[in-house]
Amino acid sequence: MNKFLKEFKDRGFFYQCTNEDELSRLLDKKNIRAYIGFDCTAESLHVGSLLQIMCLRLLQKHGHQPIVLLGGGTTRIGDPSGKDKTRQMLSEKDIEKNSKNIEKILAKFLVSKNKKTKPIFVNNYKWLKNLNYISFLRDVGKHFTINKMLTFDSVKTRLDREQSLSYMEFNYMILQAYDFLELNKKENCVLQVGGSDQWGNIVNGVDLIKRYSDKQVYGLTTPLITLASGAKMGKTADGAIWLDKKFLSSYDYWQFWRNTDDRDVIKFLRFFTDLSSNEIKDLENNNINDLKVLLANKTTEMLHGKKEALNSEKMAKETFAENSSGSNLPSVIIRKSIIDKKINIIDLVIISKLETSKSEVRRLIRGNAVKINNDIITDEKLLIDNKFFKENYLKLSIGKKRHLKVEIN
RNA sequence: GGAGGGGUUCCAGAGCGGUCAAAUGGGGCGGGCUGUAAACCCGUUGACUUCGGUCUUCGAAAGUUCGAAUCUUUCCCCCUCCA
Repeated sequence: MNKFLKEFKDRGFFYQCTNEDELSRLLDKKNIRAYIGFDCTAESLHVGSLLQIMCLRLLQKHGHQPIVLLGGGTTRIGDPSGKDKTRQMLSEKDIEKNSKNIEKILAKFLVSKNKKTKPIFVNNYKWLKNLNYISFLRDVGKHFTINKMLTFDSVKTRLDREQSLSYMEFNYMILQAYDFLELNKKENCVLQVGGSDQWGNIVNGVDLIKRYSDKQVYGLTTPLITLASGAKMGKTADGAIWLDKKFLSSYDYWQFWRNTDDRDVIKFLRFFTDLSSNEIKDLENNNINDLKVLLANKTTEMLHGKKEALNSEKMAKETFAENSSGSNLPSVIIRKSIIDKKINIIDLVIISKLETSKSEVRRLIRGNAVKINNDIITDEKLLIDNKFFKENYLKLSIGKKRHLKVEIN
């Protein structure tokens, strides 16, 4: 088997392939260009897209050139796959903004030094916006039969549940197939990779290219990652795990990985780090908590850089292991005059933005959850003054995981 | 077009004139155990509070009543079945 495919499988990336043997032979023969499409629905990507990104990296590692397709055009339509309702329409401006930001994030993960494997960024709005309806129908539309389109899961589930599916959305799969055709023609792209939910769309592209230009191209999908707990990857109650500092700090990103379920750790090391399968095998019997730290360091380093990763680790050590004041903690600055006048503990928590409801703070105090400089606060009426500040700051904690440095200015 | 069912707190889902800030489950949060895990146990889960209470919530508006999530009217929105 081809080296790339082998590693793809070893790491657990493999779910389905349109023609594995042929693809393997092709990959042995030469370096290819492959693409993955990214939706521009949100301003940032979250860890749900990370497996896809790792696929791009893996392609690079094996000398292939990844094409990153930003769905600036298709996002204007909305993919019905896996959704039971029409998505809200985004404004053109937002989509533009989103695609630019997403490109920035992806660039962080990919190596651009090597000319032969450096990523090619394209936005399908470029070719979709100027499509001529009549000629599109004649050239591309004729290759799609409604009979077949109706059998696709994305369409079928909507119809089965008698949920409306607009004509606009119905066209999504044709547009995605057309993207592949376009990339094949212009960039000589012969492989599309995607999540298993994209299988239908990918196969459509492969078929279209076969019919349209009688060329053989391939599709490859990755499995849907489910956590040991049964939850979907990347969605926590606090919100998505974003791959953008603006939405999630590097420390919180590090914490997300540090808090991985025991049962998922080895799997995630294979998925989301560059450690080789052999290295990971050797690590399997290590202390599980050390492995979680390793996972957190590797993943954070990949996205935010080594310095941020080490900082996060240090900060975590200080807050969890040593229970010290944690001078590296995220901080909030409050005015000196407020402290001079003394401030109620509840108000302090509110202006520090750790909580928004005073009732909630009261409850937390009653539940022994609020600490100042590691001392549990039991008095709701406690007034905070200069005495609590050593070296201009105090450590305010709620529960075990939320800590903040409150500084006077 | 005809017949019917429904919109309740983060979600699911009870309540059908006062004892309802609203059962129960899930989720969240906090505490305990531990390993910043899982499982388990306990508490909590509208806002404000001088901890006595006060105020705002049950699709929207108006009304009946001493009193409405619960009854009436109008409106909006969903769903199921038949044609």
